[in-house]
Amino acid sequence: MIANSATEIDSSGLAKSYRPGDHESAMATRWREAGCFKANPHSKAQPFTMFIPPPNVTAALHLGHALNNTLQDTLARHARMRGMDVLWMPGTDHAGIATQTVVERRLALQGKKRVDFSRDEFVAQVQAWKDEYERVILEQLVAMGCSCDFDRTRFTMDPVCAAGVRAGFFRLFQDGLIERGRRLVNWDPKTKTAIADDEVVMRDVDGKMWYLKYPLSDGSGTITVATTRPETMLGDTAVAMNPKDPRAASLRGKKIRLPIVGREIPIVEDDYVVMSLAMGGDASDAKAEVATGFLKVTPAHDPNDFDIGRRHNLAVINVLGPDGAISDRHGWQDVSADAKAFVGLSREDARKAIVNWFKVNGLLENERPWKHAVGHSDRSGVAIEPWLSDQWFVRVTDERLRGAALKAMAPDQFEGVSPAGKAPGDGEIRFFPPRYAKTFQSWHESLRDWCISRQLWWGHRIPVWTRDAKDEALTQSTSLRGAEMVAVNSKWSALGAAHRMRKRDDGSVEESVCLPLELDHVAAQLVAVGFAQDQDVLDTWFSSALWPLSTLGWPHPEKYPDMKGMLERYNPSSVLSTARDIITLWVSRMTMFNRYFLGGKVPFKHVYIHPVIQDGFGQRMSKSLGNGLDPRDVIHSHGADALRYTLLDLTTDTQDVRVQIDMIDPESGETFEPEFMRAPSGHMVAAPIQKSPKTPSKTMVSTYGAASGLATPSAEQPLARNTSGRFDMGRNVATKLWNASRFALMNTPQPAREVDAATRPLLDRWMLSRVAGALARADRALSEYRFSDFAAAGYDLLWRDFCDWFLEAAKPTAKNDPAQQCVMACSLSSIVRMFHPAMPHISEALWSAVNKHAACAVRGLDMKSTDLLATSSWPVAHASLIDANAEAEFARAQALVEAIRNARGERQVNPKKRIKLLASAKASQVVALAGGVVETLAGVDGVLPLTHARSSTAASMTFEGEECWLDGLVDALDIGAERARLSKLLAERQRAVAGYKGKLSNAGYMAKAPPTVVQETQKMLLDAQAEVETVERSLRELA
RNA sequence: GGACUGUUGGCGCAGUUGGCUAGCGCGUCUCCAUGACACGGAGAAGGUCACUGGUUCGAGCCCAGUACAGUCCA
Repeated sequence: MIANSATEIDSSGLAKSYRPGDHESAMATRWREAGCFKANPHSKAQPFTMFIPPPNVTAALHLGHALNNTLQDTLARHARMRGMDVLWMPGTDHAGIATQTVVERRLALQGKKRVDFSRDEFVAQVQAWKDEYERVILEQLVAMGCSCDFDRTRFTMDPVCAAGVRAGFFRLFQDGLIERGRRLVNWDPKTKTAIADDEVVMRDVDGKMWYLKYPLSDGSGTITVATTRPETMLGDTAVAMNPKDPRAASLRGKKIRLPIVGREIPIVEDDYVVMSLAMGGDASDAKAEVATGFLKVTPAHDPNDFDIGRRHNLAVINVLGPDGAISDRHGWQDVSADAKAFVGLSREDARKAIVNWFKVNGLLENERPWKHAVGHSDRSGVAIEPWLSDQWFVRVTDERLRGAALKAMAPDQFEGVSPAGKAPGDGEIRFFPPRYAKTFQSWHESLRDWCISRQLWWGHRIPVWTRDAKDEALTQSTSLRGAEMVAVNSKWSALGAAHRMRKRDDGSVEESVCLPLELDHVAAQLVAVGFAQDQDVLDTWFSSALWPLSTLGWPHPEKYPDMKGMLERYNPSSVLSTARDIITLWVSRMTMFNRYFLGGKVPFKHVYIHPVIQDGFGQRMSKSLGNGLDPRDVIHSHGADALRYTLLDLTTDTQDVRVQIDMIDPESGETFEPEFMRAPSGHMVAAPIQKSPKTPSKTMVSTYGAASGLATPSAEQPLARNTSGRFDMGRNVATKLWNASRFALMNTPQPAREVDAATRPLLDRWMLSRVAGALARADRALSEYRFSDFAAAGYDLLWRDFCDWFLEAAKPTAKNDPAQQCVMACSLSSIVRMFHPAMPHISEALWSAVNKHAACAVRGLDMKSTDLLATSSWPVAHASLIDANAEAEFARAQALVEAIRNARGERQVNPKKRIKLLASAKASQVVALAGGVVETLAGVDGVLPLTHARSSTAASMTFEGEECWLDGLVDALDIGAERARLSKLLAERQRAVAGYKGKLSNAGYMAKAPPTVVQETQKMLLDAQAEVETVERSLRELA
């Protein structure tokens, strides 16, 4: 035989070993060709729906995606096998700012900027990037075995989703839940766009606290303000102090002459101001220690000051431009001659210049180091600027949105009195693990209005056309009082558009017309009369928030041929699986929108929050640390199923997942543990240059080296890829499953058609009971989203029960016992089915061989077969199959086998050596019950009564307190070793006896412990006492 | 600053209403190329369950406090 040993097919019908690469894409092709992941809206089966959290098209999927998609696919495949109509909706997210940023960065490498292109040209560039990564992402999903309904793949900016976004925006606009307003937003001066609260990351910064002296207008002295941002003083419009401050009375009504600017500003009293320690401030507040009790108030450049300004009707003077530099063109009118010098300076230069001015003029009282948290843009990394600008907001604080989200929570997960009523959808969302309900609740309780406009080019353009109002009558309208938008009856509203007006800060009036998609043709008419479409695009989360609606064709699914009835059938979905930090960004907003647009319907019943993947040091994986793992690399080195199984196994309820990073030597292909070092940021990273473990003269660049720019990969010094030994575990399980299947198939040439477990010997009854038990465990684990336990249920059944005990014990008997072959074939079929949700490729690759026994059946174990495992049934075991008696008896046999093996192992006896067992009464009983199993597994070729003559080299052992002997174990007994062993055992058993006696002589224990527990202890005592006697006798005989 | 989570053999983790000898994987040591599998089989060693106090007949588990670590939110 010349065939390749790995691919050679043996009597099992399977190749000798499983190589993932030989099967994975073939299985994916079979599934695709069979169309078995397609949802069927016309099916009578119960639907099971998940919407994939659409990955950003910025980059390929990372290990966190691999984890989440593995979990979802496991749920999907399990549900499908249980006969449900599964819709797993796939798709990708355009990820506005993130994608625009990566494309701009790439253009920058070519020395180009966004503004070098027209808007359309630039969007085309981003579109090309999106096309590339969307393809990569979808390929990755397929490679991982994800059973998404790929024919329905959506993209948040495709026409179907865009129609949903238009409809959602229009409806909210019309209902007054979207409005335009001049407010403080988080401004990113680098990308020059507003960003959402959750795109701001707080970082501790070593800054300074400056103490500036402000003179009183009446010349009666100065007061001192403490600030970390002196440059904003140009926009100060008040100084605030706490009304409880003892100095308040004497300063009340006085004014300040603002240095440099010369502006006269009031002293106001506000509870917000932290009092200095000297004036009775709260010592537990760290701020009190640095506070002076006087706060400069800059409403245009600080959110807290903005609120103070509102409370005291202060002017709002904006002294910064969109680039963060000092500017007199964005609302600052009273620019003094002195102040002119600062205009045009960057915020950093302005800070130095202002501090210097105060120093030179003797008004700088002090400066001291001060560490504080500063918001930074998640994308560009620069410090954000609270900046006053016209933006669009969703009024999520409205009861119709926020209130609806809170009411959606399951009442028992709500902290306090649940607001849920009897309305549709109320109380229907449940979190797993339950602690995340709290995150959801507290987010909504401290919600602020959501800024949805972004000054970007990549995204959904805001469908609003505006102009300065021209109609005198309207601009004089008394209803235009505050900044609120007021509905207008006009030719536009008569057409079905939403027409609004509002008064700007400067008193001019702005007209806005929002067009639904159906009225797009009206846009030209609007433009003709001076309207222009808003330049901004929507926050990417706006379209994400509509994902469960837009992917199903909302608001007009009937317009799309394959979507009729989808919305009613698949929304609410069954479960949303997502990451912790997405609860606020996405889960909340989907809940609000879905309920608002669909009459209270929730978008999902369950929310499962999966763990975060960290590296071996407990650090989050990130590109810049180079501590990430590319799922494609793991699939290449270990296989997709190994990746999936390992991730499932790691997914427990409480812990985040640690995956230590190893590296692959590009030279030898070998995996090794790299040298780590501490980066300037304090993180542990792989040193930029690594030595090849085989040939230390050869070096390579680590991913950290490349990411940090500390090393550049070259031909001589190539980039080394990351992997992790963690995934060996999954690979080993795959191999075991393959080999167990091969062996079982080789041993089932002629299985009986039908078997009743009750007629079978202990071994078979036990095995079937274990199958039934494992199924129950697996089903329960998945229903509670305990994925690790699900993985363990399969592992224990396959490896521990089926391989270690059943197959080993059945080796001598199976080939001549058709009934046992039936038990073996059906157990195998159950196991392969059970592994399918975790390891779809290998299980499917095994299926055609395993399923050749489809006609065999064990009564009480229901399984239906199709040509594909993916569409075959999940096994259902009747309660009758669980045989507690068989499990108890078999456990005794296992204990006896283990005792004998222990005796052999301790004496290093060759496994081939057959021995005789001189069995006690209990041991004989167990041997008889087990029907040959003990002999097979313990290497015993003769069981004799205890009274039978034994040789002088026989060794003693105890079983259930009784003495047994093993004869033929060794040629010569090592008396010393034997005595040491027995003495140790004796001491240990005597301790146990003492322990049990102590318990039983405790009056409290006897009176209060449940009788079964007491009985158990009594039995333990008797056994231990018997064993003590046995061991003592053995010791005596040894002498 | 707030919230959440964790601290169990060298490493990574289980431990479901408090009750037999605290489990699993990796690693370590011994034996084994036995026709499923060395990505394997058999056996062994290794744990004062972070610390302090409390509740209880009984605590890894419940309560209070302390220390350390991580995550999320301000």
